[in-house]
Amino acid sequence: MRVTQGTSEASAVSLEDQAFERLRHALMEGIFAPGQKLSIRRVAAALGTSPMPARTALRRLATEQALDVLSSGTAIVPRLTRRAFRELSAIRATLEPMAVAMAAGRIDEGQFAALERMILGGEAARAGNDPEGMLRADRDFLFALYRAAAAPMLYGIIESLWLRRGPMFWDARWIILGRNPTGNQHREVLQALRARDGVTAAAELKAEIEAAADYLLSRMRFADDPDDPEGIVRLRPLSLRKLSGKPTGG
Amino acid sequence: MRVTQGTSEASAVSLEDQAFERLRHALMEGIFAPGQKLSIRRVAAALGTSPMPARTALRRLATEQALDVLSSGTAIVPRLTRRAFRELSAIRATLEPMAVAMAAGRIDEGQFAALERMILGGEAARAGNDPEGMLRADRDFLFALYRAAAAPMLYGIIESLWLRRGPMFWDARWIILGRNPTGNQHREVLQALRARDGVTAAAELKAEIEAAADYLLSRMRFADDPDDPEGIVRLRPLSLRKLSGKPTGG
DNA sequence: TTTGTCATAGTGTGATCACAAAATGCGAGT
DNA sequence: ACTCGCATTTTGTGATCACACTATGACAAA
Repeated sequence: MRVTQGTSEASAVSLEDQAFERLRHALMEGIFAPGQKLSIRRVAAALGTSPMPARTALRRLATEQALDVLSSGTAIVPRLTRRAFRELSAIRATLEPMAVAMAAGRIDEGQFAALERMILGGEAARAGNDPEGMLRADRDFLFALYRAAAAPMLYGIIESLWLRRGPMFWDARWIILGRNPTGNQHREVLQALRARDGVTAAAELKAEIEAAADYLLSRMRFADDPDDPEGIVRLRPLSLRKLSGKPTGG
Repeated sequence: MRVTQGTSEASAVSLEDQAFERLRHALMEGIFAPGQKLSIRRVAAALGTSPMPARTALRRLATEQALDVLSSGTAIVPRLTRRAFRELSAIRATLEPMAVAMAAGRIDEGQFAALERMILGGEAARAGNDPEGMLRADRDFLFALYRAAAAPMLYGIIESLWLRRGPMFWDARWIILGRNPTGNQHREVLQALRARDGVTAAAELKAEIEAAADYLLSRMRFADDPDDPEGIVRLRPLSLRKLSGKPTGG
């Protein structure tokens, strides 16, 4: 959890804001694990500040649901239950297509070119077995669209959704990479946006989000999943008989 | 802005959390005016605490978009532009029906009775020219529904939407009271929920929110509305002729 | 009347401290 | 191995302080 010191242009931005952004980035990039406790003093030490900026930044993150707070007051990286993940995905499937529809007709040719490059970057990362690069490219693509919507409240809400699920989603990056077919509909979204067809773009994204949620629900473990009692039973007993040259299986 | 000291059961809750809740309540109940600056020291003095709890509470509120922050760092109660109000209303029209649909089938008979009483309370407040009572009853009704949805993330997002528009909405309470017909569809929503028809309940609420937004857009002033140059021209000149016993009009 | 300058007051921020509560580790007993 | 008690460490919270920056008001000049 060693995070680097800010850059020189940061001198005009408060330490608190810098800490806030640094922590948001850390949440999105899997630097924190779900369930990890973030103590004010330890975060401050890692950031190289006094506890104050870290303290406020952590509280701010809790307010936007990026972090949870234990009864002791300690901030903790969320571990999502199945139910919470379903809820979060349903909200995403509702709001992100809305943002895409709002972006339709607001994207210029330069932005289209940049978006195309992001798609190519994501595809290259997939082909190169680079799950981190894939997640980043996909995220950059979508957030470029949401920025284009010019709807600051909506953008802020979407950000908080992504922050809350950031750590566990990062943990699932190999699962996502291993999905075949990919389920990625960014090209379809972009094509519809080029045609100024916000309705189709929104529908394509909604379908993508919902299918991806279903896929992850079928592949991941969640915070309240019961220990699988059959898991151990599925370990078949070792065969104690002498090997007779025939494979015994198991 | 004198706000009262907490109650005895508050001793187990941090001052910061108490300050946070107190300020949220103040935003919803029109205690702050749009555009009002909230200085840490003045809020702390009013709450009777040191600046620390007030400071963190204000920062938290800014994080959830309930307050804005000036470049100086001072927190300010939002004044919404027309565009921002439209955006906020569109998000509400999308998310609140979603919560109502989720609540369908989760409301027991005791809750229905309480919801009915809230509707009656709102109607009585309207009939008694009590705009504050009306707003409270309507709010209580809707938030009871959203709580019944048992979707904590969605509930938190809806809360932040309501907080952001709280002050200016409060300022519009007489405009809302004066609306005739009221446009209030809570009875229809409740009826659909009784019939376990979440789709209809959601549609009724969506229609209500959208119509209410249109109504307010047509009646209220917003932060970036241009000064109406025709307003002064519409003041007709006084008549300088001697009064001749006939009303001159104007 | 308007504009510019300057002094003062107000403000947010980061640092630090003290204290109470919570967490942790260790040893003893069952 | 597990549980309990105790001492120690860690932790969050509120209070306070100092400093740099911002906002405001008063006064003089045009």
